[in-house]
Amino acid sequence: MPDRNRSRNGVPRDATEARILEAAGHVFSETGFQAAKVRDICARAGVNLAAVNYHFGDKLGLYNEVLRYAACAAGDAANFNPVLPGRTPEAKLRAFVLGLLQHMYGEERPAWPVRLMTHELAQPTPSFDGVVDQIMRPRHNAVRALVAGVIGRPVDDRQTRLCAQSILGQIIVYAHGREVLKRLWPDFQFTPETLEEIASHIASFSYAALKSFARRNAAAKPKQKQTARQI
Amino acid sequence: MPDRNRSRNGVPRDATEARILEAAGHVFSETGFQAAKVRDICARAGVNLAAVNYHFGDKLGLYNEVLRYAACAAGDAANFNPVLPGRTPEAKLRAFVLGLLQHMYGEERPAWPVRLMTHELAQPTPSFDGVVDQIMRPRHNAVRALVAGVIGRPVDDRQTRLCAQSILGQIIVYAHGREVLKRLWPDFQFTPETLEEIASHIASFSYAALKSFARRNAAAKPKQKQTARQI
DNA sequence: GCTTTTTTCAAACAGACGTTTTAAAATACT
DNA sequence: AGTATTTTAAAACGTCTGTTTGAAAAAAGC
Repeated sequence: MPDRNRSRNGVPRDATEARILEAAGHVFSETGFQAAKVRDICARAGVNLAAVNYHFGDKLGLYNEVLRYAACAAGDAANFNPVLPGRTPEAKLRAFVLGLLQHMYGEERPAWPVRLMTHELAQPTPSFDGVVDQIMRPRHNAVRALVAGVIGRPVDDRQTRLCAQSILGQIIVYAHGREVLKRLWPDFQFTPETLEEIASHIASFSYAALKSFARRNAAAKPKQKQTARQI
Repeated sequence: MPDRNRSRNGVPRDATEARILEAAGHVFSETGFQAAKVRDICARAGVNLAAVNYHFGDKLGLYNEVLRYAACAAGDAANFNPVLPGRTPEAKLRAFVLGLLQHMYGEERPAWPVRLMTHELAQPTPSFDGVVDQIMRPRHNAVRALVAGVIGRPVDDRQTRLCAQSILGQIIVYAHGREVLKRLWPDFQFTPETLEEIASHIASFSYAALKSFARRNAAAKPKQKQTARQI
């Protein structure tokens, strides 16, 4: 029996565990946790059926490890830099959007973590809370901070949150609406150039909207700075 | 054996089928097709285990009927009016967004069809093509037509499509990102007033962006109409 | 080199699940 | 009312699936 006291945090301890994690990522992302079959995972990994229970305890233990593995692959909070490059707010916004798109659809990036998240959204497992805290919350906060700066509202203001929702929605529609996109826009393909194009579009689309909100807010509630705008 | 030649199109033929469809909608939407158990459906419907196979052939036959049932409940292409009320484009946009939000989160509307779609997005069944054609394509076309009119581009132009993606993404994030929203914005709740608020936000956010694009397009490629805009 | 520990393997187990069967009950038809 | 048809009911069947078992193989420790 392997040492289960030592936490893995998604990092495989030997070649066998690495092959199982990799295979499990694919299989879980195709069918979700419940419908995934341990036999399929083992066959894909080229290991014995009992290997999953031996190394990970049970199917759920393996799944949790896969989630952490995916979190590392997708870039966790540790290596996520909320200080975005770019001078102007629009450039920062574009850098943020492009970073997220490349995380999800970058060329050398495996495609299965995104599909795994789609399943989690449809039917969250108890591990989903950790995923949200580790992966999504820092990004969400970064967007809100950026939005708040542009429209001149607090980060937890209602308008700020709605704008953050709008920006993030434009991004995740390419992930979670992928199957719809394939059918309604068959010619569309994910290439590095396409990602740049989408990022530019979302950034300029959103920044124009934010600026419009900023003007409206300034006109509705003029403070010292805004009343002095004629100088 | 019931008459299977006569198509149901999602409409139950008697009380038993109605109860099964209703129960199946809930169960399928909770766990997805594969993980859903026929025994759970029958228990919830209060019918015998064999009733599913008797009335719907097998589990997949029931699922297809549930999808059609959900399509009717969510409003199919027949009763969807692409001619949106409202005089200005922004008012039309708001009406469209609000209609979609109310379809998904209206008070007397059952919540399970949306969850069912989330599972289909994660793992499409063969029936998904029909759902896209019947439910999503007309809406997508309506948005593109509206966008095209505002930004002055053809309906199948690339910028038009990207803008349509942006608008639809803002809407579906409230459906498919619901589990994330619950965790990142716990105070948020779906009420009729909230739906109105979101619709107004998305409409003004998007319309500001579209107008910005329209101005840029007009400046980059001035035609007769645009050059005569000073009159 | 031998023992001890860890890992792999084939086989089987036990429960769950979709489906079928067979018969009883209910309904429709004449 | 009596027959034919449709619907419901209980039980069982066969398969699938997560997990366990016990022994063999491999690796580690001394």
